Amino acid sequence: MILESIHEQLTETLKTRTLALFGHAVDRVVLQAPPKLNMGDLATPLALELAKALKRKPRELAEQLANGMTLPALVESVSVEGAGYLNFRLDRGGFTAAHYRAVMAPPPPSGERVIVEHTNINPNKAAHIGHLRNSVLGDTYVRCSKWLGDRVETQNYIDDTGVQVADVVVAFERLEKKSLADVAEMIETNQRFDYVCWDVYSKMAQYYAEHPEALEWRKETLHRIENQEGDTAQLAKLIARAVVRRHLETMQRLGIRYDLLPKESDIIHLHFWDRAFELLKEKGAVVLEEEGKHKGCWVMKLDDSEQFAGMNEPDKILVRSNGTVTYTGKDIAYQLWKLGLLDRTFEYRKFPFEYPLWETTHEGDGDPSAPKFGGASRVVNVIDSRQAYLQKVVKEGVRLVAGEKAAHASIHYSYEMVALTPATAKAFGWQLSDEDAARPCVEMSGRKGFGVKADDLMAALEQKAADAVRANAAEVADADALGRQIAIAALRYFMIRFGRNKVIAFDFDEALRFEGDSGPYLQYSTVRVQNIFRKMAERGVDPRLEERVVDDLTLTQGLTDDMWELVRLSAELPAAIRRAVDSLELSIVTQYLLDLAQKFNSFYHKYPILPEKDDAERQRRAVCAEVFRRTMVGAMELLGIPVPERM
RNA sequence: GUCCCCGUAGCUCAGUUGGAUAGAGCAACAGCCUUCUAAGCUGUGGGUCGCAGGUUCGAGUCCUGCCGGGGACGCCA
Repeated sequence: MILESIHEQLTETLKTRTLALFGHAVDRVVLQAPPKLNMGDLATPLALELAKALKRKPRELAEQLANGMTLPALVESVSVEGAGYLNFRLDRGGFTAAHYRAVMAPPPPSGERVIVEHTNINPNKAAHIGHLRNSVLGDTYVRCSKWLGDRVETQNYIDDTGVQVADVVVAFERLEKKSLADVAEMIETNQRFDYVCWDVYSKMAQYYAEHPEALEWRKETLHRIENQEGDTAQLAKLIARAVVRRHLETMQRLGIRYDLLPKESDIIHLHFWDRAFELLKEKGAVVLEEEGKHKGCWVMKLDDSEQFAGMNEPDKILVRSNGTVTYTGKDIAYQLWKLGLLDRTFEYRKFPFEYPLWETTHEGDGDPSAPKFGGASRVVNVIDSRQAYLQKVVKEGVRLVAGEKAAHASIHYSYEMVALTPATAKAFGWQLSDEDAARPCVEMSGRKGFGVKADDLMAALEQKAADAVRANAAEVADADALGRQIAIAALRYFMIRFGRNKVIAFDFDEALRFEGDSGPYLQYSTVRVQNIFRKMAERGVDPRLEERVVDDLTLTQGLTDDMWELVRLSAELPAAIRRAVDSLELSIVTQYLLDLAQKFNSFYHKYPILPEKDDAERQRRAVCAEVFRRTMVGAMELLGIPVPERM
């Protein structure tokens, strides 16, 4: 926070000075760390920008700005360098002491209510690694947003009425010849019911391909589910709930949790769409097509909207000619509810699980003590980029009903998919066509049963990590428990280290790497720094870290460039988190932490603390190490990565 | 056909809403464990930033056009 405050003060000073000296108003001042440490700690190219507008030499302007400028506290000096940069140097000792007292102190509450929706896996099969990218991005975003002071509600939308669930029902009833009781029994006894569904689902897809007439089964089944008829409807419910439970368990392994499971069946039965439909009609956002190929459909006209220009089919059907609503229509209704713009809501009941969790209900069994969900001022939907078009339509629907502000609050957190390299696909024993084998990567497909399951990847990571633990440190009591912690680090880090617009070509060996640019590297660095203080305590060496004592330090004289860089970088973390959340680019945080950990490890080798005899020097080093430790402990929490005792 | 994303070192990726000499990891090579844990550290080599124009004090970053790769555009969800 201390660095942000300096930024603000410098920006303000420079703005007023520019106005006073040159009669020129600037709306933004760029402040960055210069490329080299000897150039100072903060720099602005302000004079270079002004040179153009004022038609004067940049260095001359810089000199004028610098001369007699009042500097904020902890800013030691200003100088003109290079082509006309203004470079500021901080009071290293004073800054370090001030930062030390407030490392990772979170900002005050923002007052903003945020809904983040992520995961959203169809409850008809096991989660695969593509779903993991979604969940990890969503969960990390939630953690960062909360840290920034937002009140965040995490939702995992369950599509329990769609074709995909119906297909598994058809498969169990028609292909597997299983009764409701048989499936219930299976769920009871099989630890991996989602794996069973994975196979059954792809078997069904194959069967449809070979016997198109079987699609009639799907139609009947969907109908019966919708009308809540007999065992079929019961079976759908049973399967969906069992698979959801499995997904929750998989995500829980990674420390990913939810507050609410909104179900599509409840949105339907509570007639959210009917209300949204009225609103859309009131605003003239939908029209009934009287002729043409969309005759009888209610359509959202998008052809005169700029962002949909040139589309093959810019109009979006929301209500089919048979009167049923499309997915997009339901999504608009749901989105309006999230924004508190639909005068209709759910009831909630507890979803029995390992932590407090709620689900929606329409059966009149709502729990009056349930929290108030919905009504957010910002709604972030984590959905892969393949649905960008549909999300744009939803946003447009919100705009037409509720205006620009509501549309602006509807954020599609778009990210690219996870695909498999042909090598990985082959390693898993899948046959690829010649065409696919020549591609850089191959898309996964639940329908084909083609993909790496999340739990399988986790198991492989845990296994490898546990082996490494046993090889490295024989004295560790529970290598498996430690392996699980390391696996979480490896996986979560892997899922956010890439820019969100980059397709991840999943490579097993790369994901299993624990060195360098990886989660375990961050863990190891943190464990390392904790070790220092543990060892010092064991041997009775005083690190002299009490704030009262640190205040009195002669930090200024003794802080080397290496130490100072570590401290300064640590102070930049809050800004990095802010930038990551604002831009939905969480890789900024991993990138930053890698840099920080590298600086620390270098420091670690260069400046031993425990054996240092000089009290003042030992204290300086310990303060730097402690700054790093506090930074990492806070940051690892934001990434959802546990910090083990030892590694 | 239209739109979106990607193209930076051998490979995988960063590059802070235009700023100073383009950086990491992996791989390769050469070193460092009697020391707070070597899942680590130090050093070396490695680049026409896809191509061609343009905008300006300044372009990997912005604009236009091409080339290559991926995705989307359904009365599916």
